[in-house]
Amino acid sequence: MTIREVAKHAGVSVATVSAVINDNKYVSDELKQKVLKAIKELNYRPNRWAKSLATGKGYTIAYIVPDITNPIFSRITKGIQDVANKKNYSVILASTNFDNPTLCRYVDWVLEMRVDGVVFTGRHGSTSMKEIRRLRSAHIPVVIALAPSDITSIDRVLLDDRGSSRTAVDFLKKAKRESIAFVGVRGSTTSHQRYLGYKDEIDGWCEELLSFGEDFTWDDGYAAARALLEQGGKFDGLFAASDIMALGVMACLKEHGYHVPTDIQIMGFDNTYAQWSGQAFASMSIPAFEMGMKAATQLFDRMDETVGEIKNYRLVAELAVPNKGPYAKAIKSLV
Amino acid sequence: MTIREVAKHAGVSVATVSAVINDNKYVSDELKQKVLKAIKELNYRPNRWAKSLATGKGYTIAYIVPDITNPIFSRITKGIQDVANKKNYSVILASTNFDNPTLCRYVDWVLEMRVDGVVFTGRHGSTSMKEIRRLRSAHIPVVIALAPSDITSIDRVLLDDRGSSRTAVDFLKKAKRESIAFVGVRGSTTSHQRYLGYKDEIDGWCEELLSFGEDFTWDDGYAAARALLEQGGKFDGLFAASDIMALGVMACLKEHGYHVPTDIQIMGFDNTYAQWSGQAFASMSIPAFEMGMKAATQLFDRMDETVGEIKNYRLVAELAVPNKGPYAKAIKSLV
DNA sequence: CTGTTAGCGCTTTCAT
DNA sequence: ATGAAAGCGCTAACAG
Repeated sequence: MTIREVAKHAGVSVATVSAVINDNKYVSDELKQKVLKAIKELNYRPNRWAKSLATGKGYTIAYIVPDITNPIFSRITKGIQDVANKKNYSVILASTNFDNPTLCRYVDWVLEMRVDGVVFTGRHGSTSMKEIRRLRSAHIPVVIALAPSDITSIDRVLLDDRGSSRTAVDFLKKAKRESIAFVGVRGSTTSHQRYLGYKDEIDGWCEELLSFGEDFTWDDGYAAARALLEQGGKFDGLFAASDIMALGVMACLKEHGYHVPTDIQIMGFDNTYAQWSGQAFASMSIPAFEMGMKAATQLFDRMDETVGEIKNYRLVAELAVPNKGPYAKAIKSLV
Repeated sequence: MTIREVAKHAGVSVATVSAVINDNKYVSDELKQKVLKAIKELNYRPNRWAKSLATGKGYTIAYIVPDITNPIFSRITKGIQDVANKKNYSVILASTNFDNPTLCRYVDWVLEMRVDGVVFTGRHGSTSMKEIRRLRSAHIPVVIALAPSDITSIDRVLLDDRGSSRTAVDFLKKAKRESIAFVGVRGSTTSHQRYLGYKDEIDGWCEELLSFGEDFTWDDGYAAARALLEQGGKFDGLFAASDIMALGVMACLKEHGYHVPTDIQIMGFDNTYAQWSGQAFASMSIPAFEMGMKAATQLFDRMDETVGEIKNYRLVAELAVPNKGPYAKAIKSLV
């Protein structure tokens, strides 16, 4: 079914049909109706490929993401999807598995797809930088969502990890916790920002009490908490750099006879699991969906006008206090 | 950068360049080298749109999914992505939010995109049916992943909910639970299958003890458990139709002074949250990633040959016993 | 206002 | 073994 057949069927020219479809030229009502009728009757749908080839626009953006399975990333994806589809754009997904060679392959592929723009989320580091540059040197607009943040010449939508962490620790302070520990991940930029927020906030309140794992995992949280306990640290509050670590921390503390949150109150970060953890701790909710929307919106702006100043949005995470289950009351009464 | 420029640069014809790129015609080594060199030098990438227009193939499949944010669905997505990309296909996402009008709009859109095939996950019901048919009447191969299962004329990759549920209940029986309750969702096909498995398995072991909620939510799990308690049901084992409900159940039981898993042992289904729930209950792990791979593989088979018998794969969920945290030992020692 | 027509970049016969 | 040329379906001058 081509535009030519529609034209013939309607007894008009292809140009007229095209004009009706795209609504970008004046067409008399009479002809317009004829065309519309023909389109209905023939069940005609314009061919995107031909259109793209002719216009040079693909109506497609890509989201390069480390792992679609991660709840935060999948929410970002959803945000991107929503705004893209509203503009009649498709979004294609490229899930890199945090693997650099895979990332490179995907960038090649995205380049070949001739997408109109890409939203990028990835590891900090030289490979990410390089690949982003490769995209841009092909004149493809890029906006970074969430990370990496160490590249300043590109539009970004970031999370204010440091500020958000202050909110988290402040919550613990308001709950009258006198000694607050921090559990994070060694060598992670994100964890470091969250540590800085912790440090900012406990300044003048209590001593630093730190423990680090190698990764954002349950096991590492568990181990970090045990290390804290074994080195005889005294604390009645603890801020973990992620919910999953907080879960490990909590398990360890309980195992050692502490009651959470009465004896030791925990604060997570992510709010991916806090709400389902038996409601034993509060967390910071990352506005991932909003970040996706913002990133896509900015990408479309950039696609419209290549020039213009670099935009940097920095969203804050929101305090998420459990409101269900047996522990909710306990936590709330502590505040 | 077009194929013509490459041809000129290499001093050959466009046909030769095309042949080299697609490796589908004999080209002398000498010319081949020249062409390859020209491609490198000009940093040439073939244009997908033109290629698609000329060949009639888009090298794209779509995944129509209710909610990319759901862990099960995002894993299916990943499975699909993996196999599609291995074949050099892109996958575009259409997230319907379980909303029928949205679904219709996306089907229109997918039709217009002229994708080569679609994997479909959705609600049971007439709208899903209708939209799937619409896709097929446009000669687009479709394979259903996970649901709906009430349409038999299409390739499907399903979960054996009933059989898997038997495994779940069997686990409880092996743990010497004498009276096992079931918590499910009223009106859900999936929940009903899981109930059937429960029923199969407790037959001759104990009485049916049932409680239903309106949806797969924490609150409904909580409420269902309370109903069970209030109606004076005695049980030392409980099978919930989903992990999220199991979490609600657990909160309720604990609140009422029961110890989980000692007093009452819970079994979930999904394994999305069981592992992070303080490890208090076991669950059935849905092979979502595998389902995605299988669905995509089947889709490609179907794309290759339109005819052939309808395939129906039915995967089983695997028992997932927590192996971390304080409760793990407790559960395991009970088995 | 409407129609004709020349591309968009690639594939693919069909000659040579 | 290689090349010329005719489309694929659409858009956008341009002509009428």
